Amino acid sequence: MPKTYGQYCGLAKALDHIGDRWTLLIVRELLVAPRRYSGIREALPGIATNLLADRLRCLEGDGLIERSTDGTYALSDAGRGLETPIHDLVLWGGRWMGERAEGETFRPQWLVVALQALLPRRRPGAIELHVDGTVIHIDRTRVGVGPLDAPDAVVEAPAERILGVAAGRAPFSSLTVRGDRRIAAAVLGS
Amino acid sequence: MPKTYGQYCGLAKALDHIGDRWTLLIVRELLVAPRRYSGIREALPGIATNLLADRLRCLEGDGLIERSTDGTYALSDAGRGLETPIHDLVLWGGRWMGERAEGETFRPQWLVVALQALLPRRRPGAIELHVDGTVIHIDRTRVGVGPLDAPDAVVEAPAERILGVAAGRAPFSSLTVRGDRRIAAAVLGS
DNA sequence: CCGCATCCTCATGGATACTG
DNA sequence: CAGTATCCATGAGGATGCGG
Repeated sequence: MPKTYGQYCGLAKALDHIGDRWTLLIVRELLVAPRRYSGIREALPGIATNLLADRLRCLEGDGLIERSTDGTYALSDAGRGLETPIHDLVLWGGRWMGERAEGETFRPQWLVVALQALLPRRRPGAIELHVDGTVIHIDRTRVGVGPLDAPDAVVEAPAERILGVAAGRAPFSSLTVRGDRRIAAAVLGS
Repeated sequence: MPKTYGQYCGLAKALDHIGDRWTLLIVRELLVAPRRYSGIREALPGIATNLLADRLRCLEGDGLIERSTDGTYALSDAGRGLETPIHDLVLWGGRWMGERAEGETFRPQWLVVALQALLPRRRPGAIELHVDGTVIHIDRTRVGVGPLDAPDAVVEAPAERILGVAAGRAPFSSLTVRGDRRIAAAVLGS
């Protein structure tokens, strides 16, 4: 809980609740799937354990996340309302997403969030992305971690290549594709 | 400049640049109009002068704002890209915008930002809002501070009443209207 | 192990005073 | 007016400990 700005303004109110360091990154993690303390911690290298505990407590106290009996944290409806602002910030932050820098950490679920922000909701086919040994699926309605039963195509590339193509900053031909290239291009290239 | 999260993720990159305390509120001020140091400071009660100077320096160094020769700060194109995320956060933060609390500060330009986020872009008429002695205009294409030449209606009410109506949480009848009530309702009530 | 709480150190933020 | 300098309070970051 930071010090409140004391302003009668929606932005200030929002920042009063999610403006603290790490908080929005925790929400990002839970946007992909419910997770436990250890799972969140693993995704946020450098966070102090007391900070993570404190942020989770604040988020729960504000009604933005809920903790089930088995210890997993999940977004509440109010918390899920942050999906739109987060997607917009992901896109805006894309201007600094060039080559992945040395030592910069990366988790496949971040690619899931970025693709959810980048791709249109209705997609003409289902493809699998293989990135750093992790499988991400994109089907007609959702993007998530894990394989598909019968993908139209399988795309293999590092995260920055996939993001570059999806953002229209790199040619589709820079990807390695098995299966239906047309569908893969339509899904990723629009 | 805060310590970077060191994550290859658009959200983390965004927060590396606008995640510091006060930073997004400074951008909010410049979203309404270019402003000078003293004007920004006046809108942010409680900010330390060194912090404001530091934030402005960082924002300028990141290319998000530009400072002209006369000392006014204005958003760059990159900085204006924050309009969408900020509008989203304004709307999301609206859940904590009930009655204005005692001692909570308020500036009319925040209402401008909130109405830009709340109202549809095409509006069926032009109205003036009078709130706390300040005049805000809403015409067919824009919302801003200042009067109109020939408003279809003039609405007088405290900020929370206007926000409540625009957000659909309060009845239009709670507003004081002079002039064309139908147009005022259509502009504010949709 | 997992889920924290505690302790310590140091960077950052906040308030005030002061200056080109 | 537009900041800088200073000092103190607070929060972040890292290591460790500890109960379930």
